[in-house]
Amino acid sequence: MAEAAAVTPLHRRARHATPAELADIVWLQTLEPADRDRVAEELQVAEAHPGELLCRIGRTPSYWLGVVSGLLKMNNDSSVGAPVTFTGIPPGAWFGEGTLLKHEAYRYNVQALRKSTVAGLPMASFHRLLDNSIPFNRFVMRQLNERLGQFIAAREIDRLNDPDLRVARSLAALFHPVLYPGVGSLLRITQQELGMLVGLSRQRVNEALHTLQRSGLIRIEYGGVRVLDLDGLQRQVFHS
DNA sequence: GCATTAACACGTA
DNA sequence: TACGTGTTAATGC
Repeated sequence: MAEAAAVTPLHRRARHATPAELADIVWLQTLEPADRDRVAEELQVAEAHPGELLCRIGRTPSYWLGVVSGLLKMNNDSSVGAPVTFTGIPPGAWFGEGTLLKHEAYRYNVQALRKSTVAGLPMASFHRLLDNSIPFNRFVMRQLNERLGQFIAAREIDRLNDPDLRVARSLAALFHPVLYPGVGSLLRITQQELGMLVGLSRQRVNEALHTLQRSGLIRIEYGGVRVLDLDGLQRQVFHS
């Protein structure tokens, strides 16, 4: 199962982005037309199969990565200690800029939880935009800022022992409209996958979801969760 | 007590 | 058919 292949799906079977895919990349729309056209040509897209790694601890990055569709997770597993999932990475997310900026090796793994479509902006293009595009810099700065809040919230989640609250906080994080604009109001995630992210059994996640549904914050759908009251969900999260 | 695993029926893609 | 959901029973800390 763990093949020794050192390349990601983007390295081995990349294609150009379709117009529909380009339209869903929010930061692309903020660029000046000349930059936008050039970057649209440079962007690479590939399908990642369940379990495939997009980032591997110790390897150096060659792309800034985005989720077009599907679901990824960031974890620490590979080496020693208990497997710890840091976060789920839903559609619309762009990540890995910290590692690119520092010219370091990855300190985490990212792998597909299910069949996913991922996009990659080559490292040279990423740095060229940083050097020349103010709109791009604004986007990256805002993203870094929003994600700082996410990581602080994630630390709180770890300290919580109330399973219902843990699920609520994880959902609130995944429905973040700035970091994950591709999610919208329907997050496609199974209760099994949510359990893996939160660290609970599927049965307990099911119970927590029904509690949240009874309070009118979400609606459980087949293979996903719809948020009905994002403000309420976030309030519930800050309540404790 | 509370969460987990195992097992099952049932519905959906 | 394969997968996701809802539920119950037995087990463990």
